[in-house]
Amino acid sequence: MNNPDHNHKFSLTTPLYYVNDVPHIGSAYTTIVADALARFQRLQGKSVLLITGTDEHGQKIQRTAAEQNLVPQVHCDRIVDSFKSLWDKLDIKYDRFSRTTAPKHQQIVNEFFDRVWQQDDIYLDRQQGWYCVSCEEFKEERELIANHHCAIHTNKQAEWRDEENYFFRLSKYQQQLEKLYESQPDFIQPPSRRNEVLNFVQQGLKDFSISRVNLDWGFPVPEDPKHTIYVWFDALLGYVTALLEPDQEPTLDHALSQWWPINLHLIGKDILRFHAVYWPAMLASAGLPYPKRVFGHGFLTKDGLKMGKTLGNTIDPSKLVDRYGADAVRYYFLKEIELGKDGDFNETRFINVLNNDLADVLGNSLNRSLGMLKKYCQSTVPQLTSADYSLDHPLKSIGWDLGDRVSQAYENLQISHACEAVLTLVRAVNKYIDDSAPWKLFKQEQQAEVEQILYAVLESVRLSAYLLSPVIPVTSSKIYQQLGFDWDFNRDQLAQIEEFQLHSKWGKLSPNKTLGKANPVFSKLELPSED
RNA sequence: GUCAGAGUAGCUCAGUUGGUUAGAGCAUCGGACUCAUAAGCCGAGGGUCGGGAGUUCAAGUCUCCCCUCUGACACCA
Repeated sequence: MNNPDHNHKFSLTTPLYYVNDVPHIGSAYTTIVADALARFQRLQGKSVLLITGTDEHGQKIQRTAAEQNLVPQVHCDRIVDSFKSLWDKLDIKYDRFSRTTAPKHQQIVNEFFDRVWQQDDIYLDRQQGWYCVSCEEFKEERELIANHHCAIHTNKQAEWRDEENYFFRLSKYQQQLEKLYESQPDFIQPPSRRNEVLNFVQQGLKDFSISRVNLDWGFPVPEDPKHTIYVWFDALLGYVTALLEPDQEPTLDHALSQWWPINLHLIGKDILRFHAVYWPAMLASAGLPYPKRVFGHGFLTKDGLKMGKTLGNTIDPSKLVDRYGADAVRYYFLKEIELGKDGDFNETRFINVLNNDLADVLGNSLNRSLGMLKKYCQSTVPQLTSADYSLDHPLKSIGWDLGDRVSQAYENLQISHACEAVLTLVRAVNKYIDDSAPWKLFKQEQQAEVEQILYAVLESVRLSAYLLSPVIPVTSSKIYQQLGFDWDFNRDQLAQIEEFQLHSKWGKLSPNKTLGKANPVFSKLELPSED
């Protein structure tokens, strides 16, 4: 907590995705958001740990593997490969990929389980009820629809179970949790989600079972190996295991020494309760500090409809990247969808937004400016600095505090606002060029004025590319390179604080540098004709 | 059923403590220009701000009722 390094470190997680199937668009969405946030923190010179990974235990996995005549681990390995390959395609730069089947994870789980056990927070009790394997949850009779089918997995029938399970004394932590929500008001975000949790907790917490019998695929309960630790209990601890250095001996102390507590758990709204209620209670029992915040984002729809296999309207994230590229997919989800709200994917809108924002507005502003620099200044950046412009200059007036405003937006997880703020500058660039018409001034031999305009324009494009680099690293890199910087936002991510302070301010563009030929940085997309 | 959030131009959304002709981006149409990825710039059309009633000099903005959507919780079967 009082670690002096604290402000220089930032740890965040995506969920550990369930390996029931290849990654779907929702997992891609969360991970893209997490990556952009991580990139922004790195840009500021902070040490960042971005954790993602997979949750691989449970009956559902065991059965899915069996259906394909695979042993569970082989099935998991295959799915894990598909996750990793998608993250690569999307330019996701994760620091840890935490798998719950990793041997070191079992040691962490055992140690943690033992701590909770020592607290007398685990007890054996009989549990009867309907169990949805797809949810890996016991359901109340009333939660089920006709014929005991699960309300979420409507094609799956819940199974009657009557078994002895170990229970976690969640009820004991009711007050502590309420105190947590009160003393850390932004622990759960956005506020609407927070209210839901508050509502739920106020009604009284019930203990929940954390073990299953008749299940092999998982870790045995240390004190009673006939039982297998419940998949969620195991999965959440994957965040802790992820904190271990690669060669470190897997103990809780080691895991928690550097990066705990996690600054941000980024999750979908469907798993809010596990992260906002069960997880902090488990941590409290083990005597560990709480994470700083849990953010539950919204869901994606397609053309206004819920996506689902039954409707057959799912989006394959892998195909989407193959067709349009990582920057395009990233930009759409980060800019066009307000984090926290549900958002819609519509392919025509997707094309329109990208072609306008990235090709016509951002890309073309660079292209036309470099064209003029070549014709009017022999491609040499004019000998000017920020000091040569007054604060009411059309571009400097927007650019001078843009870095601060955009930083604030990223900090608040308002990536969409950050993009919008940058776009305002780029749109102003295009307007400024037309208003000042350098081509006329050049014909009138007003060279100084032309240079004054071009420097301001190029610098504004530079600043925009820099501030958008967490969102569109490929495009930003191309812009930076054409502006004479030897920099690749995908490769070089170890920034210094001083660098950020320079590059995030208007006026960093180095004068006198001779720039190369302009090349479109973002090619226009086309709707697929017919498949 | 209870609670929370939402319903503003074709689409995605902004709209401060109620106050001049309700805004932006995209899409559509028209115009002038040429440095540019036929991009950009200028302009136009397009909204009874979910519906109704009320408070007020004045309501997208406050109150009440209703409708629709989303979510959480509960109940019934």
